[in-house]
Amino acid sequence: MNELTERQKSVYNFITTYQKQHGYSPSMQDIAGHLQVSGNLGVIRHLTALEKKGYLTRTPGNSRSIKLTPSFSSYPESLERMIHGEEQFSVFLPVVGSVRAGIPQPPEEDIQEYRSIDRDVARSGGTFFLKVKGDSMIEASIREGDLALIRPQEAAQHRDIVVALVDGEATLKRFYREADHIRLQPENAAYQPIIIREGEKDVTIIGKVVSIYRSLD
Amino acid sequence: MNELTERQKSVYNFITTYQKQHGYSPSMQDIAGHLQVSGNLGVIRHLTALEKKGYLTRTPGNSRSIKLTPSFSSYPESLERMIHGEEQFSVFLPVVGSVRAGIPQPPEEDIQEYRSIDRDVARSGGTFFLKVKGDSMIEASIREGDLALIRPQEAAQHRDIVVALVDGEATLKRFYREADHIRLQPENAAYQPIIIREGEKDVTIIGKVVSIYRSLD
DNA sequence: CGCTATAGTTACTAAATAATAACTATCATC
DNA sequence: GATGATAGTTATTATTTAGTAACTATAGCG
Repeated sequence: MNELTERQKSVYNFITTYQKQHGYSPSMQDIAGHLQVSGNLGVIRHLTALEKKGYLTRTPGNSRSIKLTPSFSSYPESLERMIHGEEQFSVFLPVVGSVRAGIPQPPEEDIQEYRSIDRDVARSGGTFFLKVKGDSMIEASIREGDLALIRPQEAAQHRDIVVALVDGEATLKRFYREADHIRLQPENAAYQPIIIREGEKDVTIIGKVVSIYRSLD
Repeated sequence: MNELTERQKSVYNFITTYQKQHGYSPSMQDIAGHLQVSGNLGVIRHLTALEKKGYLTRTPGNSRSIKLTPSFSSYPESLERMIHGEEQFSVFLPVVGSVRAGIPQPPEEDIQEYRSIDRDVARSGGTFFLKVKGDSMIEASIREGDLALIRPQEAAQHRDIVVALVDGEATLKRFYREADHIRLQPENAAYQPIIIREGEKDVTIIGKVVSIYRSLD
């Protein structure tokens, strides 16, 4: 029902681009010029369609009054644009509940909420939040309930804190590259490290922990 | 040089408010209506003045093309508006380096950087970030270098983590209200608690820690 | 084939909007 | 008292802009 036609997509994309470049919305003539159509009736109908489908709102009679609906910044399309784009202050990222192999393409149903962060934290694509479960990293001052900002990457640097998929469950571990293996070390003396030798275990590195966010009270 | 007159301030304020409410800029007539002046020449001159002083930019001939300069969101005036206002996604808060008695009015020189946060974290006024020094709260998983989001308040609830001014220095402590005194307990066995009896010590509660933000790598 | 949705054209109009001209008033400063 | 900056008025105008009317074209579908 909310699917967009190709033409509607390019209208939508042009509006986001124009808003980023100018700081305000395009007029219908601006859009018509970009679409290379003459007259603005076509544009009006596209906008009406986009409005009906919930992608934007307008104020009748007011010029340049297009307002994009923020909740329609759905993963991954619009989000990619926001992360890679010239977003001025902050971007929206999904908070995924349970991490699966599908990363970095979390299914929309898994998105529990959204958080905004400083733009420069999310330079590269696909970044997302993960809600921390368990106390495996308690000695690194990361606790249950914290939000970990994850940058998806398969490799990691020595001593990075990473998200690893162990037995189908996402856990945080510190990454150590050693002689002939990789060691994923929990920062909790009560837990055992995981040793991975070449193509041996069912363990996948999903990404690196870039920052930690905790809400008190 | 960049000081604003009273009238210019109210123009500026109206534009920010209008943008927040509508998602796009007001027309000159909108502004004139708000100022209760007839004709829009006055408005044009105010906008020209604001533009010359660097507070906004416009595109000649384009309607509703006012674009506020983001860097002019200086503490405390514009910031207060942002915090109290209907900011949709996130607000900008100063990160203060050393906390002094002047809170919640940190002098601008102390602002080291800015961070954006989720809007609903900053409902009440004056909120700011404090860069954590020392390890007095290490057992509460708060470490040196973390950013603590502080909501200024003189009172605190039992077991809140608060910022206290002890000997002119800001430190984090957990707040305990007990029989005939208040106890400020570090979450580090190596440190001693501070006991405060009625108007006895030179200790001030500055605010409550609302959230913690940590950047890795 | 007829029906519907999408997409486009030309021509037009009314309202919204930005901008200018000519003039007055107040206040601080030299 | 003159000068300049700020602030305001009424009147007018040209352009921008949103929206409408009437018509054509294509593609998918039953």
